[in-house]
Amino acid sequence: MTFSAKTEYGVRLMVALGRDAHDGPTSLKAIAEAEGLPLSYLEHVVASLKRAGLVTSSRGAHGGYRLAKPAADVAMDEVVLALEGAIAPMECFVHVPTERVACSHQGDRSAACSTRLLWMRVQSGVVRALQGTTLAELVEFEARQEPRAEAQAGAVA
Amino acid sequence: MTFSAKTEYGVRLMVALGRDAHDGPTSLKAIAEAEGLPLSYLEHVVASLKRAGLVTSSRGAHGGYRLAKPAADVAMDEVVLALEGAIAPMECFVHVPTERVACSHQGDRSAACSTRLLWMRVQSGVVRALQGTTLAELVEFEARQEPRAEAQAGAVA
DNA sequence: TCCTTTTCCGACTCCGTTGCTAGGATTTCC
DNA sequence: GGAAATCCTAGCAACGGAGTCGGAAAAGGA
Repeated sequence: MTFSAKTEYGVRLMVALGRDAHDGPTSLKAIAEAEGLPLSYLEHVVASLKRAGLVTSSRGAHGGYRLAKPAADVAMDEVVLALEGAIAPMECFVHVPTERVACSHQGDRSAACSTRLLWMRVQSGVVRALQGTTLAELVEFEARQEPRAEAQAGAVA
Repeated sequence: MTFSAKTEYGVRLMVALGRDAHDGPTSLKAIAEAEGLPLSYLEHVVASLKRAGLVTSSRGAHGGYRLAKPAADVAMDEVVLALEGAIAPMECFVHVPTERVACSHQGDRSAACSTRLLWMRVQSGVVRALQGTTLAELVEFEARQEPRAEAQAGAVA
């Protein structure tokens, strides 16, 4: 039940944008090099983020991407949703908006499969964790880690 | 980030065993037919559950499977862990026992990737949801749904 | 003693998704 | 005009997930 690499990359990308929020737009190339991620794949990732309205872009030389709103206003469930397509622990949850619970195993015999209660709880646990975390927190978290990494470089390995 | 079908099947299987707890052992064949699941695949599923000590088996004619302990004592995180192999939202969490947080992106440059905070929270959200649900609850939940399904069969579709 | 029912075990196949690359078109700045 | 960037579409290779198959071993019953 791991999230995809795409989601991981996307979150890293958003954090990078949050870090450089004051400067002009940041190019994908810069982010790819800094984070050690494949540029051509990042293009796909950032496309999802843009479609969801989380980042804005400017084309041409000196172009790049920017956060669409301040990092403190970005809840991580928006980000993960945009990247993952859906936040559902089970297939049958995918097409369910909110309360209209429909399990694909319905109609067979029972009105609801016995596992529904479990997946509902898991889903709400995940969503609550994501909603309760802002992009700003992650940016700050990273900033607090970085200095140590430079100070005791190689000491941990 | 959906759970695998194997996990879904395994949970259904456990619920079925919980339902028949008073009788003798239940054969896989019976469960497969009742739940509409492929028997040959269920064999793999139940093998994981047995390896984890969640079910016991008796071979030969009139053999089958039984819960290793009362349904009320089975927390669902044990079950999902046995089936899924690990409860980790990201690859790099897999080999981490509990507190010894190690991200595979470590050693590259930063002491911890910026996304760690997020995945930690998600993981704990999932684990808490699973730990807080017992197999007995699911059995009971199913029992409460079943009668309605028989009463108004086809009315919902 | 043999037959049936079951668990048990390993190998094998099929298929969809994931992660990634390639190539080009378009926009913008110098 | 050229360099630097976003944008768009197609394609591909590999991996894992879901499921099948065949057979061995154990246990009960006639």
